[in-house]
Amino acid sequence: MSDNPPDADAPTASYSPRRGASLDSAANEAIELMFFAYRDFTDVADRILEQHDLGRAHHRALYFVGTGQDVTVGHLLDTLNITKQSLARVLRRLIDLGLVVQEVGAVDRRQRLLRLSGEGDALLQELIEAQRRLLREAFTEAGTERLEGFRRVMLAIMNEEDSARFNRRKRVR
Amino acid sequence: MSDNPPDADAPTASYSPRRGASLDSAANEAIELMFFAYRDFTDVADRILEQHDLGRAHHRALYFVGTGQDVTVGHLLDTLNITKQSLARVLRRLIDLGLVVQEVGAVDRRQRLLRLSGEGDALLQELIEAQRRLLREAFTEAGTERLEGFRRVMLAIMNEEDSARFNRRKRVR
DNA sequence: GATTTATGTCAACAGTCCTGACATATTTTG
DNA sequence: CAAAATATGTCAGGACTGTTGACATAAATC
Repeated sequence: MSDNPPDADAPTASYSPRRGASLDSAANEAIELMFFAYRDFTDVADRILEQHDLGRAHHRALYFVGTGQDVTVGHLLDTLNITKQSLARVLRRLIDLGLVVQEVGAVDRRQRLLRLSGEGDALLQELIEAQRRLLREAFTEAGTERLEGFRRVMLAIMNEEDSARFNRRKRVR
Repeated sequence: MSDNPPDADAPTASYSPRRGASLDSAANEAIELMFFAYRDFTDVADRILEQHDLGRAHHRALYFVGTGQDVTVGHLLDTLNITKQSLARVLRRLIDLGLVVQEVGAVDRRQRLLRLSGEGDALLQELIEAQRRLLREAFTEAGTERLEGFRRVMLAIMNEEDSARFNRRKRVR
């Protein structure tokens, strides 16, 4: 892939004049890529959240409750890396709004299993679709053959714990 | 993705069983890639910032002051997409700490040109190096031939205004 | 029965972002 | 030149999200 003309405007070339010599400049550029891409990625969701008077924290909780199975409070705390109090506030709001429902755990009755209500799922789907649309269009614009590069680099950026969790998630669910 | 061996090694294959059919599942996965990669990317800087009792907002301001030329307050407001008040608080702190210096604009004396002090630059370099190191290692781990894929997808995720600003930045500076 | 675990909650504080209003200095315009 | 526009600074006050530490309850486990 590196020695073939990738396409029209010889992109890879700028990153490999002498192997490794330009890794730093690529990394410098990537610092800004991360900043701007993430900002615009979250913006599409923020616009929807605004209409419901919710914030990013609600989005994250909604997301992990909605895409997981038998999600408990402890599970969420681990995934989100925040404190009990931070989560409690957010969760309370979602429960009061009727977007998230709690059930006593069947096996361990201390646990509170969390799931989305119909309404909660509808909102989550709206949020997911907005970001999915952005990404889908980006993949098409960039060329789907570049998708694997994107994916692998992103996985490598994550720390082991996260990429492990990530792979576990993919396998199990 | 559902009919193929999930990962093993066949990378691109899993994303194009039938062109476009799996774009959605790739995008679904990418939503989580963005979340975890960005979180860990910012974490390496956060650890350094903590030691100086500074936050992400200070990091962003420091970064764009340090990497730009003749950066004005207005310029920063545009780049960061925040309000004057939010920036003012952050900038005040950086100035009081002696990390950022203000000068009256030579051409337009209403402007305050911002630049880093030696100390400010030292801190910025420390922050940049931490993130650059993470990215450099990620590129190596993922294989540098995948770098271009990552780059192109990230650029495509940004809105036009940002990728334009981005390209402008690259050309000019 | 004592200890540990999962969860909930209260108080209090910090950082960051926002809106809106108002002030000052300087440049541009009619 | 006087009026309007621009760049910046600042004040009041509100919102969200994150933190720490303490304490309480119910259920599971030793």
